[in-house]
Amino acid sequence: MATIRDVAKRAGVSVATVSRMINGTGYVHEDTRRNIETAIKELQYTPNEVARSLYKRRSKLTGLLLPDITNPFFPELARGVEDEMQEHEFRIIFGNSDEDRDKEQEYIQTFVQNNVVGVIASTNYPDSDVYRNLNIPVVFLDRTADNSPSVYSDSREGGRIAAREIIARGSRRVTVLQGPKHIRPAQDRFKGAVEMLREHGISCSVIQTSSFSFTEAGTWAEQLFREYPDTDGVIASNDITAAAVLHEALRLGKRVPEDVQVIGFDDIPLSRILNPALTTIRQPAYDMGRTAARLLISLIENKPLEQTAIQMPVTFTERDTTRKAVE
Amino acid sequence: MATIRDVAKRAGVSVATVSRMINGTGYVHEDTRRNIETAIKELQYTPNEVARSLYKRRSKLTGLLLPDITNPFFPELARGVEDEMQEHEFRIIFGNSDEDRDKEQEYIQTFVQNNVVGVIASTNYPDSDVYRNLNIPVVFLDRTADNSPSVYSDSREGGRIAAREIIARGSRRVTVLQGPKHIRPAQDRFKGAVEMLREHGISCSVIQTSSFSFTEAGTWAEQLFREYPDTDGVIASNDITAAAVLHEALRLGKRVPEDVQVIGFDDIPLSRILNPALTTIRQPAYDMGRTAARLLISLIENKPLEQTAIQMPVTFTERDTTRKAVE
DNA sequence: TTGTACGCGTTATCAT
DNA sequence: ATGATAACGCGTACAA
Repeated sequence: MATIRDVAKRAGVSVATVSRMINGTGYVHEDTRRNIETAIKELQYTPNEVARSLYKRRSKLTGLLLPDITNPFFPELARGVEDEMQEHEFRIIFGNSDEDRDKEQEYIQTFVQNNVVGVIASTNYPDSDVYRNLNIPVVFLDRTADNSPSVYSDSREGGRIAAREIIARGSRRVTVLQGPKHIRPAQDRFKGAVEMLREHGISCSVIQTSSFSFTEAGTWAEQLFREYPDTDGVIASNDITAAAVLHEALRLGKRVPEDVQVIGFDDIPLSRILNPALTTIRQPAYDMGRTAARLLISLIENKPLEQTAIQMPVTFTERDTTRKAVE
Repeated sequence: MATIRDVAKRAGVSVATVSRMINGTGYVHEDTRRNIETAIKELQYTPNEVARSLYKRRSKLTGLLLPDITNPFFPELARGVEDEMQEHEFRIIFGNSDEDRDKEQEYIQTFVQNNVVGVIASTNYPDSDVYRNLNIPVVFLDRTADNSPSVYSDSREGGRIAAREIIARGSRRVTVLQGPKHIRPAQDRFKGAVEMLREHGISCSVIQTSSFSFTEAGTWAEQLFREYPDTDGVIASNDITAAAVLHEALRLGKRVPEDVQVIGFDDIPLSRILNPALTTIRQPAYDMGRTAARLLISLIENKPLEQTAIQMPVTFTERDTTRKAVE
């Protein structure tokens, strides 16, 4: 690896001049500029970001902490973040937290040890000291905390919409899947749905789930139809569990949406490919990622912000697991 | 951020002693050790990895380059890599290449600028100078190049298996989806399938596809049944396109697997949740990721290796889009 | 317009 | 058992 000294020597100038020319700070004669340029080319010199980072005490690195990239909702988020960051020349140190506090803390620590300039985190503990003590900007993604920069969607409203629409389409014995207890958005969806159901005087059954994993999803689905065989409408905690429910319903010979309607949450890419295609409450995951990155960059650059907690719209996305609404 | 000097001052010793104690190199008296420990606690000191990296000219950072984390095959890979790295205290700088040479090169460059100790890349250009000139270990993942460390699966054999099994199950008018031209594994699968079909004297039609995106997949599927309406067996280039084909077949009122059989490739998580569940050629994605990371770490640590190009097994995974085999 | 010299936080060498 | 100090590669006062 060629260093700035090598370039300087080869170009017959001092390192200061090379530095000035690279960073476009201060004057440098046209001739020497050319010399330096060719020296750089010949040596294939690229500045050492580590040295830069040490000196300036800030890098071009950014930390991204997600629960589990294997959950189909998160790749979209991640991609949105990455695209925006990439366009602004920031790089991403990435980690999965598994919703685990220790793992999360460990990652945050290594982020700061590496001089990252900002962090995007999808955490269940936004109020924890780990974040409060951070002296770099943090944006919570798919999560919120009061007065903290964050990008999230209105889960409660999403739950309400799901309930309203499934009722409007004729379900009367609704089962709601309650997502993992420690995951805030999941609980909000659940609350919204139950709330709306109650307002309409529709009783509902509840199945408690404890993860969003593919493998376990099948279990909840089986349990659902075993315990509540006459369910005619299911509001799932996300599209993965919805897909499992759909799968199980069909396996049991139920017709969807005639016998039982299913509504998911998220609108992950697979939802439209399912058979029948899944009706769901859409979150604009990719946009959320981009927005979070944009917000973080603004924070990093100290841009004045009118708004720092950004709520994204959820939209009822009607496909084939619900019937036509009866007016 | 507290530095090692702060700790030294507080503990009433020199930075050298603190450094020795932290790194467990050289002697340090039990009493001073305790002093230093409390100083560290009180100041919440953690070593600056950037300074370390500058001095040692090697970090604990690792580069991971994938085509597109949004393609459901890659999160599994990524997670495997991350888990293994995490357990060995390595961190990951992550980027999507979009199979784009320039983007790829740009990422590799920033990787080295950040003193990464190794790179895992899923690239279509393993023989390019970018990699040849790298003086840190590289492992190709889901791709290969002669004599280069790599973890991949036998795509050609996978293609052959798919063809053999679809024939054994009675398809006689097979359409093969040929994946993107520049993606090696896709072409190998294609070749394997066509080869086996030919060996059995089964003619086949071909649909050329140019991406693995969800949105476009539907288009190929439509084209397939429009151009070859009497197809009774489809060998897809991966599970995403297979899912699209399945979706389209059902939409057209075809029965699967009775009228048309479908075989995918990869065994992404959604495949088992589809309706009917997708028969596919499985790649052990998570394991591949882990294996690649393990290999890279061995390379980084200069461990003697008996084998550096690791081929993972593909396995025929029978589900509901194929019929029972006729013996 | 250019060069010298210091500091960023750490580790390693060499004295003591 | 401990401390002073030179390096790692870069950017920036400040001097020239």
